[in-house]
Amino acid sequence: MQTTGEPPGAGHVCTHHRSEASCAECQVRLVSVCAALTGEELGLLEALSQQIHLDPRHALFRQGDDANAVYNVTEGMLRLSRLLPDGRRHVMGFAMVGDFLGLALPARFTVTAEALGPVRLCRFEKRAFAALVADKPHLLQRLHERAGYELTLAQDHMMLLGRRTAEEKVASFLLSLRERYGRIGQTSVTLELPMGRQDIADHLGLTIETVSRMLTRLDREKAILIVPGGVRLLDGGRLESLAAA
Amino acid sequence: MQTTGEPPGAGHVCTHHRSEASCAECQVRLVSVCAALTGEELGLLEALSQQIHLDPRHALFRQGDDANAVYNVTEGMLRLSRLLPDGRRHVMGFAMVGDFLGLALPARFTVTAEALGPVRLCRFEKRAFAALVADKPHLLQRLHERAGYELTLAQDHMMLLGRRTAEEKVASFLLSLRERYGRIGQTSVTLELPMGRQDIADHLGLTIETVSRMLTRLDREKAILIVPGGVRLLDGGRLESLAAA
DNA sequence: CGGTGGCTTGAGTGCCATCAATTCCCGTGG
DNA sequence: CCACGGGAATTGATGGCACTCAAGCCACCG
Repeated sequence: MQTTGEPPGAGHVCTHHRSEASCAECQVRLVSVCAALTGEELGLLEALSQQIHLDPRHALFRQGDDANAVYNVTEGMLRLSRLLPDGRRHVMGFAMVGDFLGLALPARFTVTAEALGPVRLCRFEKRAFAALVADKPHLLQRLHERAGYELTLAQDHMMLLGRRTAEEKVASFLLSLRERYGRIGQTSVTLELPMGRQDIADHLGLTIETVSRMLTRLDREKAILIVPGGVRLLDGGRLESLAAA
Repeated sequence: MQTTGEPPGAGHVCTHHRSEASCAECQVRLVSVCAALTGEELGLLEALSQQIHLDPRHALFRQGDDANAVYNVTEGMLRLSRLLPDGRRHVMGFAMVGDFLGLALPARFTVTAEALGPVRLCRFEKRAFAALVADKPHLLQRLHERAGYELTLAQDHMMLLGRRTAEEKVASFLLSLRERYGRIGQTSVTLELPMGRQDIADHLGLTIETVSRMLTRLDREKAILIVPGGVRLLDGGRLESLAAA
């Protein structure tokens, strides 16, 4: 029925007035750019924010769209991808709880962001947000720190794409996901993998078949256990040695 | 004699008092983070700056060093690389005139920066520079913009590493280099390639042999002409079609 | 003139992509 | 409750692109 991407049915972006009592009580604040803002700054930010949610498989924005808003993820996960003219795709990464979309306040989005499951976000109209940032160096500071972190993630990923074998890529991917879950307080040994195998493949520069084979191999070797919707990490040490740092 | 990297002889980092009359007369200012600063800001920045130069093959800093300074390149080119524990290397990029090293004001450098030829830089002691940045949002703004640009470069490069063939990689590399030279006013059809084949290979996730083969193939097809120290771009259109966007 | 380092070229191999079924999973309807 | 259908994931067979190993070329230099 559907050829690609677009979900069936009528569900699309829905906006609501905030359901959280306030930013001050937000579960996500401490792991996002909002952390360590003063009470005053937080109040100003809150005044600009609008809570929205996104149904699975729906795009929040697309590569090339002009960016008239920026977002903070408060629930769920999104896939960030870019397309080559000939259709080849690369998944730049996955935005998790606490991640900020539009860090650099770009004129146009350079990636497409699609919900992997139900997603909730704080939306900020860009013009107003940029004005607040210009007025509050402290907030700009936080954005810049975050951008620096993204830059090191990007470097790690370039190293992975350029110089690692398929098995190392998959092992590294699982470990980096565990690390990012850890950062937001999710420390279960069972990793949720809300993205599909094709998404992982396009993230790691592999084919879906190779991803599947490597996961199966890791499972056979008892480093992981494949479970519906994710994997259980059985032998973190072994994964780390396979990831080659 | 030397096993790797380290140059012979006694040449090392040398510091000088500024030889340029002032930042205001700096040739490089308009293409770097210093562009569009007010006269006052420029004066403050100048007071912190120290002009240094670096001999070919010498490291400015190494991956893991604590970053007690940041730099602006005013002449020459540096290779930015990271090492995997087992020795595999990835060249994250090449810093050219106008590029800023230490954008994110990190605690430790995440890459090693080595001079590919004679290099001149403006050095800023990090503590003082950070204090200036904290005081001058305008400067932070510029740094952040630049970081955003670096982030898009990183995304382009990830796409290249993950989803492109050897020939596309080499063609894209030449074009992106031309684009970057263009940004700093170097518009000659002859591209200087101060880095070696191994550096290009480690940048593109290929082997030196493959890089060499692809360059000679492009030469045979009359898309480029290999000349000592660089290449002459004969057929930009052809390169663009080979680069597949 | 031999030595050295960078680059190119050639032959063989291996890892991962490609092509092709098959199985698994899960929601749907009989 | 089970048959059915469709998408996702897995598994198998084959092949090609890029890697590996190795030799040769060339410019430069002591």
